[in-house]
This record gives sequence, structure tokens and C-alpha cells, in this order.
Amino acid sequence: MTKPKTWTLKSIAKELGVSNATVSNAFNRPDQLSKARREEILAACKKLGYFGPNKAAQSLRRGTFNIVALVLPDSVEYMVSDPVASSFMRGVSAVLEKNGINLLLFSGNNDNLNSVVDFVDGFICYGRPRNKQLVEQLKQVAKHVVTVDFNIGRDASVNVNNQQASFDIAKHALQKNDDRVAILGLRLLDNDVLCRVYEHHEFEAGQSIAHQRLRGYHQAISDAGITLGDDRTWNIPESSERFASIAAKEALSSTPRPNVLLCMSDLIALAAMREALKMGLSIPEDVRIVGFDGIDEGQRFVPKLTTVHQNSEEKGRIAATLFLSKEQQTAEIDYQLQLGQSS
Amino acid sequence: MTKPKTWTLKSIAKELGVSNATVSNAFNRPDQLSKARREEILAACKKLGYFGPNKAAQSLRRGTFNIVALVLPDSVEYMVSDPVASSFMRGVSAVLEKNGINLLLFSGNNDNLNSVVDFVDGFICYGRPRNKQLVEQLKQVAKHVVTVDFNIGRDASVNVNNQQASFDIAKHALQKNDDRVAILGLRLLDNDVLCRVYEHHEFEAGQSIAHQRLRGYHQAISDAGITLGDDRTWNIPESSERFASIAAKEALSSTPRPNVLLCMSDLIALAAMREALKMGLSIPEDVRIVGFDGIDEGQRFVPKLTTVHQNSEEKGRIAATLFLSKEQQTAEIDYQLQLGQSS
DNA sequence: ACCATTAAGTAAATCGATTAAGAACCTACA
DNA sequence: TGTAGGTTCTTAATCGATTTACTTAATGGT
Repeated sequence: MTKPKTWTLKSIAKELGVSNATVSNAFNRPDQLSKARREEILAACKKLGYFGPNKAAQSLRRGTFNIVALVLPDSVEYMVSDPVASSFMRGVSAVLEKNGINLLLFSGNNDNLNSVVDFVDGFICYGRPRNKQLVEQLKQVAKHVVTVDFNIGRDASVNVNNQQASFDIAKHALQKNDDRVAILGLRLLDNDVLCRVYEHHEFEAGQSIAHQRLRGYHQAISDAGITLGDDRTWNIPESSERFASIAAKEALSSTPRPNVLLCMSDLIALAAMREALKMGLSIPEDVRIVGFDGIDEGQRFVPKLTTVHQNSEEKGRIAATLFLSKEQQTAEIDYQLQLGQSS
Repeated sequence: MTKPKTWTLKSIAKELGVSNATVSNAFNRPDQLSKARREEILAACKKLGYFGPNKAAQSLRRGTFNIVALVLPDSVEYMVSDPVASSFMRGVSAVLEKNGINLLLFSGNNDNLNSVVDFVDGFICYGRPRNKQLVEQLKQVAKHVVTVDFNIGRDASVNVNNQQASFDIAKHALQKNDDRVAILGLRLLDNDVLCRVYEHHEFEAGQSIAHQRLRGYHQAISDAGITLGDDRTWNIPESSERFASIAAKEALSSTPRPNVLLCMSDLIALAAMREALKMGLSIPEDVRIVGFDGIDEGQRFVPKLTTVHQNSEEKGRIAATLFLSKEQQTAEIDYQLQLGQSS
């Protein structure tokens, strides 16, 4: 007498001659019915092929979804390609998975949280999204948010002290006050262009990661008694080999030819090293190059890359844990200088 | 007079003095009401801060969700680490993103589709899941499925001819009939152990990628007039450097020392090359090593890796496109031998 | 003036569940 | 015997929307 080909709570209840509530309780609240009844119902469901309450309906009613959206700074596509970002994702997913929570990838290219906000429990936001609207929406409509590497004054956040770390690595790279420094910056500007940046009034105040790191560099440079030329900074729109190579080539052929290259990511630094070697320069004699992130490939490269290592995976784990705990706090993550032969 | 702090279709309708249906239509079916009414309503909603129908409720009613679950062969964690897998993901996400569809990561460690099946439009399944139950459930309860690199006789699938490709690469690697061959297999067995495999009766019939590739190897080996020793096959449970190194070291120190190493992934092949070099062997003179996948790092390694290149990103794009088109078909993907100096 | 057609909007059923409130029955204790 | 308390189960409201069938009014043709 199996009536519907796909069972619902209601049809099951009718079939078994009990009320809706009883079936629901059998699945959710064992204390609300007798053990005998419960087992009888569960057995019948299994036999009929009803696998339990529909999650979509359940979620609507309960207002919880068992899904968290990971807001990426860029397209999902880009995210998966970036070793640092995927490390972070690895950490996040490990924790969520253990807790039976599903992970939804939300592209930073979207301009509206709206399309997902109604069916997720909240957001983990990895880096300040380019789209300012997203930030506003996170503040206003998100049920729960953990931000990473930036802050919106809501719920929790996890950060690395980018400015301090950049200061440290730059200080290490700089040796004499006649060093010729150039900076290969990652996403200093909002637009997507690869360009040489001459001036940007937001630099000293901006809260993006790039701006924080830039301030660290600037401080170390001025501490070393060096004056940074106003055409010594490049903006690379994304951490990809293609863009980085072009910028590096340009920087290394600019006058005066830099002998110190401060790179805002390891991917950029590696591309720069490849270009430098291709141009016949030796590292670190002719040019010292330092990176940021601490990806594996940097340690395998010859010469080994000098960089700031941040444990991205740990960062992901902490972000996810913070999310689940619903605590309201700011966690600061450690970093370490990783000294190689590139500087 | 803003009554509720969070608006619903109903409360908005009451506030504006129109019916539920009219507000719904204003958002979804412009032809059902006058232009004037519609604009009036939309403007009012914007002003009051109602961002449109709740997606969770909408989904429940409509039965569509704008979410597709990507079923991974392993944990999300592992997936993000594997360059081939992330390439694939990149392709999938690029297409989905363009179509406004969200991507949910579903770990292959889950033993039950149940937790997500009710709120996704379907599944893209990357490689046969270890968990047989998952396969059964995909067949039975999924609204729509596209399988990749395996087949369940439902909806669509996309495949590479693994057996042919493996045959080709092995044929290329083998030169004389006294070659001493060893195979570093990836996930030949269901369990998670790193081991030397002496015999496994499913090998010749199995449909997993590993089994297909193994058959290709076997065929090339026997075509070359070589008899493969029954202790010349290793099982590596996941494509990670750690496991691969151990297996490679073992294989290279086994007797008779192999002079041809057939590796089922580039990651494995690279680890094997590192071990071989560490042992003072020269490549390809002492040992010829070939991989499978065609990842970037293989092309940068010295000596350059000889491998089968499969365009994983394209594979992802095709899988996603197939999913969206809802067509029922099987697509076969090209591969190319990529000849380096490692064989 | 009459009927058919179209446009604009509404009432109410429905998607598939959860849960507060209450009914029916049983036990136990003074 | 009456009442308090505890189990066990049911009724019905609710979550936030979509959509079919229907009402009403306006238009037009003959």
C-alpha cells in the first residue's frame, strides 16, 4: 500500500495512523513518546523508504541550516588556485566537517549576499571583499559573521599582525641606506589593473591587508634611512604568476634598478625570482627578494625564499572554531620569519 | 510605522494594503500586475528594507535551490590540497558562478547524502566515492547527477579514457623487454593503507580510475613482452608527498631495482624523482619515471616530467555545463602525452 | 443593451516540516 | 474518592513564500 513514491512526514503519519507530531518527535525528540512507539515508527519509516524529515522544510521552520558560507575575496576559481587561500580553506573545512556543517563557497564577485543569506547560518569572510556593498551587507543582514584579516566590528575576527610582520621582513631585507627598494604590492588598488602606483592617499589609512603590509614596509624603509621613490610601487591585481612576472620584469628593468624587492606574496616573489634569474641577475647578490605567506614551493625553490610564514591552515581552523562557538572575540595569529637564501 | 524589524512578504503586503500574491508577483511575475503597481511596491520594499522573498521559503515552495553539491572523493581538506582536483573545481565553479549557482562542498567522508539532498538541485560527483553507500544513494535519491571519471548509468557523465592513456604512457616508458617495471598506484585498494600489493582479484574487473589505469599499464607491459613480478605494485592511499616518498623509496630499494616507475599521479612521480635523485640515481638513465595528470610543477621540475596531461579545468567546465543542460549523455575528454626528460 | 474578452488583483491551498498547548488516560497518595 | 502529577499522543498554528482558480471592473464589438 505504498501510496506516494516520495514520502513526507504527513503521508507517513497517515499511513501509520499516528499524528504528524508523533512522527516528527520520533525523529527529533525521543523523550516525547514511548520507546516502543518510537522504534515501531522508525522501523516502519526505514521499511517504507522515508529517510527522515526534509531538511529544507526543517530549516525553514527552525531557522538553522547547517551551512556556512565562506566568502572569498575573489572568484571561487581564483581561490582554489592560490595555495595560501586553499590552505585556509583546508583548515576551515576540517573543522566544519568534523561538526557536520556543510561549506558553501561564495564568490567575492557576487555583489549581493542576498542570494544566500536566507539559507546559511552565517559567514566566514576571508579577507575584505572588494565589493564594499558586501561588507555593508555582512554588517547588516548576516546572522553571524567571522571575519579574517579584517574587521567590521561585529561578532568575531581573526587577524595576523600584517603591519608588524611586513615591518620585520622588510627590516631583514634592508641592509644599507643606499639600498634601492621596490615594492610589488598585491591588490593595493580596488580596480583590477596591473600598474605602477605613484600616489594613493588611502595608503596610510587603509585597512586592507595590502595597506597594512605597505605601512610595515614604509616604516622599515624609513627606519633604515632610505627614501622610497614615488614610482617604486607596483600594483598587482591578483596573486598569479602571469601578472607577477610582468610586474617583476618591469620593476627589475626600471631605473634605478632595485636591489631589494619587497613582495606581498610568495607567488609574486617566486615569479620575481624567476624573472631575475632569467635576466642574469644573481640572488641575493644583485637583488634581494622577500615574500609573504610561507608556501611550500618557496622552500623548495633554489635559492630558498626568505618570507613571512603564516599558518593559514591554523587560521582557518581558528576561524571555523570561532564561528561555531559563537563567541564574540578577536584572535591574533602568530607568524614567523622564514629565512632562506633569497635575501 | 515600521512594524517588524525583519520584513516578510506577508507583513509587507499588509503594510502596503495589498495581497500576498501581488507582492510576490511584483518580484517574480511582472506581467501579472500593472507597471505602476509593481514599481510602487518595489520602491516601497526598498524603502522599508525588504530585500525580496526569502530564498529558503522560496526554495521549499518551488523545489529548486540554486545550489549544486560537489561530491569529493575525499575530505574537503584533501581536495583543496590536490592540484588536479582543485583545477577541476576551478572549472566547475567558473561555470556555475557565471550562472548564479552556488557551490556546496560535500565531503566524500560523509556516509549519507541525506544531510544535503533536500536542499540542492543535484550533484556533481568527482570520482567514485569510497563509500559504496553514497553511490547507491546517488542513484536513488538524487534529483540530478553528473558523474566524473566513473559511471552509474544515470543522467550524464564525463570521462577520460584512463586505460588508453595509461597504456600510451606506459608504452612510451618501456623500451626493452628486460626493463624492470614497478607501479606506484593511487588508491588501488579501498582501505587507507600504504602497502605493497601482491594480488587483488578485482584488479582486472574494477571500474575505479586506479583499476582502469592499472589495466592500461598491464596491457603495455605484456605487449612489451615483459612479465610483471607479483610484488611490483604499491598502493598509495592518497596523492600526498609524504606517502608517495615512502612508497617510492621502498620501490627504488627493492630487488630487482626497477628502472621504470609507472606513477598514477604527478605528485607521486615528483616525489619519486626527488627520492631517486636523493639516492644518487640519474633520471632517466638509471630509472625512467612517468606520471599522470599534467600539473604545472611537473613541467618546472628538472628533469621535466613525462606525463599524461588531462585538462582538469576543462573537465570541470564540461561537467558543470552538462549539469546545467540537464542533458543525458556521456562526454569523453581528450588527453595528451606530455614528453619531458624523465623517461 | 448585451455578451465576450481582457486586465488587475485577491483568497486560499500548498510546499514539508516544528512545537506550544491541551486532551485522554493512568498512577498514586491522602 | 478526589485530586495532583506524569505519560503519551493529537490539534492546530506557524515558518515564508508560490500559484491556481476566482472575482471584479473595464473595454469593445455588434
